[in-house]
Amino acid sequence: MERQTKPRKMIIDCLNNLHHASFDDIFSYLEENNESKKISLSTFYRNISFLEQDGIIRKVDSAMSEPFYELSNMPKHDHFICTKCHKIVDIPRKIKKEKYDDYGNLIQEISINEYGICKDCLEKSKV
Amino acid sequence: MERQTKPRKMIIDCLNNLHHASFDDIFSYLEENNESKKISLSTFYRNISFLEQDGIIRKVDSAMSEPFYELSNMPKHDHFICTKCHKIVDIPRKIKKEKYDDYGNLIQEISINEYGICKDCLEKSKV
DNA sequence: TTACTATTGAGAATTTTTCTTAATTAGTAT
DNA sequence: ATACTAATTAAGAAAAATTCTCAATAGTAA
Repeated sequence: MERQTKPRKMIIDCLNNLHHASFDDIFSYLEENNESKKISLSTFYRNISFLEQDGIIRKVDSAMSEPFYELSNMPKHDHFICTKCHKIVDIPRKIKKEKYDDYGNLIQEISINEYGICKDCLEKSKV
Repeated sequence: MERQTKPRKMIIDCLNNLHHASFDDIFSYLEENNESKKISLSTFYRNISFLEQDGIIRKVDSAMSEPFYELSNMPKHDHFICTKCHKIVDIPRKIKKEKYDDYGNLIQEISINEYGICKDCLEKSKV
C-alpha cells in the first residue's frame, strides 16, 4: 500500500505551489520547508520515481532547458518556455489530434514545446 | 581551429547513415566501424559536445524514449516516435508558426514529438 | 617535410544515480 | 490510546555517468 509520507506530501505540495519545477527546484523546496529532519537524497530520488510511475507527477523533457516536473492531474496542455527568464507557461492545445497521420502511423500522444521570449521579458526589454 | 579528426568524422558518418541515433547507438557505431584504434569514451563525450555546440548535430529530447541525435542541416521537421519498435520518423511540420501567441509571448521555436504505433508495427500486429 | 598546436587516449577525479540495511513511522486493528 | 506490522526512511556504500588532466599523437599550413 502507498503510504502518505512526508517527502511525498512535500513533493506534491511543491508542485502545487510552483506548478513547474526541476529536480533541483523540488529538492531545494523540500530542504527549505522541512522543519525537523532533512530529506535524504536517495529517498528523494526514490519518491520522484514512485510518483512518476504512479502517474501522479509527470516529467516534461525540453531541448532548450532542463527537464521539469508537473502534477499530472491537469487538463492536457502544452508549454511555452521563456529562453530569457526560464519561466514555463501552460498553454492550451491548439491543434486537434488526428488518429492517424498521413503515413498511417497511429498517434497516441503529442508533446509540444514552444520556446521564445515571454510577454514580461519583452516588456522589460522594451524600456 | 576545428580539425577534421577521425572521431568527429565518424560521428557525422554515423548520423548520415542512421539519421537518428542515441548516445549509445553512436558510440557502438564508432566501436564497430573503427579499424585501427579504439575511441576513448572521454573523447567521445567531448566531441558530442563540440558538434552540438557548433550546431552540426542536434539533440532531441523525448519524454517517452531516450534522447537522440540527428544532423542539424536538414529542413525543419518534427518527429514521430514508435513506442513499440522505437523507430523515429521525420514528419513535416504541419502548423504554421505564429510570431506571437494569444498571450503576447514571442515564439521563436517549436518542438513537436508525436508518440504512437508506427505503420509497420500496426501491420505486424494485425496478422 | 617540418613545425605548430588542437586533439586524442587512458585513467583519475568528480558527479549523479542506485542500492543496502538498520531504524523509524504510517496505517490498521485492538 | 497502544501495539503491531509492513512500508518507508536516512545514511552511506556502491555503481554508473560525466568531466578533467596531461603526455603522446596527428591535422593543417607553409
